[in-house]
Amino acid sequence: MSVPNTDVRSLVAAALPTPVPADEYDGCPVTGLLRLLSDKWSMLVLVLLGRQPYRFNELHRAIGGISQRMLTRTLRGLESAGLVLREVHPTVPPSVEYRLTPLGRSLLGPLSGLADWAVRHEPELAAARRPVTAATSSGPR
Amino acid sequence: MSVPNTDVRSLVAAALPTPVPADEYDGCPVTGLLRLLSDKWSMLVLVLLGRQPYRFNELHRAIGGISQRMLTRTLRGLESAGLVLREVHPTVPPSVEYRLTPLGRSLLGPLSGLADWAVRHEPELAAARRPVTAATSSGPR
DNA sequence: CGGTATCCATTTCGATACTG
DNA sequence: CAGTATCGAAATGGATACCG
Repeated sequence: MSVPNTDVRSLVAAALPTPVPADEYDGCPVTGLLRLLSDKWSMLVLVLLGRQPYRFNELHRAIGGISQRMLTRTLRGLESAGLVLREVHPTVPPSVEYRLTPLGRSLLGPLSGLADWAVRHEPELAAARRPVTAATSSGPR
Repeated sequence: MSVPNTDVRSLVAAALPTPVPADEYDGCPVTGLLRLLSDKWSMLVLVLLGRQPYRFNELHRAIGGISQRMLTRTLRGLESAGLVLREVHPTVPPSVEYRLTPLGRSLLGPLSGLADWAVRHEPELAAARRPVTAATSSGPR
């Protein structure tokens, strides 16, 4: 991401009633987490795997509209972050199971905090949704 | 986003001890929120504005490395979502202040939940960071 | 079954120049 | 000061074909 001058971690620490220690940090972990989750499928996969383990094609079917390539990439990303465990059973045909690691499961809580907020504030969000006036060149987000 | 078959909202509802009502929903609000925040700058801007109001160029300086264009776009996005208020003072030279709306401020809590998690689990995250083996074509995320 | 390789479309981001 | 316009680069995502 080429971390910006301003560090998210020190910011949230200062912005909150119960600031975090923040004694030492090199690459802001908050930024890292956001980078990891800020794609089209990661959070969806996490939540699905939070319900039960899945095999590759099960997951592929459960999520409608994802390509094999993106599912693989997403799983690899989550795996390399230590949130998802990939278990290969050397049978024929091969069978691969994906499940959350304990670390991954522990993320479900905070994730749901955000989700809850979105659901609770849906009316206000819907009410606020006006075009504002004009966008800054190139189409809407 | 062209919402996938699987709806994040019903999923988090089912995955949690305290499920949300989820009586009726068209465009999943959770997905909408994620779409809004899943860019390079939005969360950073939110957290900064959570500390104090900023004028445009103040903000520009506070965030190192953002272009004027992206700052404008980011602010417009948050504004049209009802999270940020844009106040124009018709002075000369012009002065524009940005601050969080109450709705925006209410988002700081859940946001910090995620940030706290990242900070608290930083050791585990760092420990888990291994290349896994190989990526699925095209460069690393 | 569970991928990988290739190619292509879209989106996002940033640098630069210019304006009321 | 606070933007807008334009352009190009890069990241991201998807379709298709193929493989152990």
